[in-house]
Amino acid sequence: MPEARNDLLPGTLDVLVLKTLAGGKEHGYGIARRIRSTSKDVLRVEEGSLYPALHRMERKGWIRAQWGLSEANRRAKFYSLTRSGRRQLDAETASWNVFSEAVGRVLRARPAEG
Amino acid sequence: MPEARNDLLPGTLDVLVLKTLAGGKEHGYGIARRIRSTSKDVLRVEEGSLYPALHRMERKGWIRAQWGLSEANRRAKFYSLTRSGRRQLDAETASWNVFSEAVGRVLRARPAEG
DNA sequence: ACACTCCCCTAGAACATCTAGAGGAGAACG
DNA sequence: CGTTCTCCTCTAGATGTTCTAGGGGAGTGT
Repeated sequence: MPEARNDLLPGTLDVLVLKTLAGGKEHGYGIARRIRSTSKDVLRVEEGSLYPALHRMERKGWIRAQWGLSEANRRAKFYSLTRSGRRQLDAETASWNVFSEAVGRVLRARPAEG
Repeated sequence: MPEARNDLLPGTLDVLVLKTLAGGKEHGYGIARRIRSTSKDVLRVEEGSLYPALHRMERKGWIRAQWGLSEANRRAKFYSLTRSGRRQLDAETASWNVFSEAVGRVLRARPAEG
């Protein structure tokens, strides 16, 4: 059984988290679950990547944390987007579009000798 | 004047180089120039990233090097794709497509509360 | 009691990229 | 001829993100 690649392209985690939080506040575990399901199991966020990323983004002021109780009745830290985080989401989404289109352009280019 | 972002997403350089070499042998300097022009100036490969990457890929057997003379009559190291590199290009192109579509799916998803 | 899921966290390794240099050699220009 | 420019290669070290590989606590179900 070939194991699926489960690496994330470095540099894409932040925008994925921000976008997920644009749908409302959510805790880390739930963010990972949402990204995985929305991407149809392609994007798997490791906890060892996610939690440090959340702390980084909180330090940068893009998200805000608040302890609460999850649906499963567990202690959980709910993150929500700040105004600054919303702007960051817009900027990073635009960057992603420009970047991915550029890569696509290169990869689709007809290989021309000479 | 806002400087354009000129970072490359880590993990995309290899496939861009491989694809460029699929068009025929080329030296490092020329590879960088081609990627930049094909991507319409969006993708800028720094020399400090490119040359180590070329050496990595050569060690992995994806590309082969050969000294020669450039069109500008300069000593240049021409790289060409090996059979293994061709396979790598196909695999990485497929991975890129899967990955970028997954990211796109997340970013385009309608933010749904709750 | 036990296993299982949910939920948070960190240290250190691994890795690719960038910054910031160095250097050589042909070409163009005065 | 001397100077500057472009072409072309290269490396060391810093930076930053991700992964691996753990630890731990607490509710739920058996």
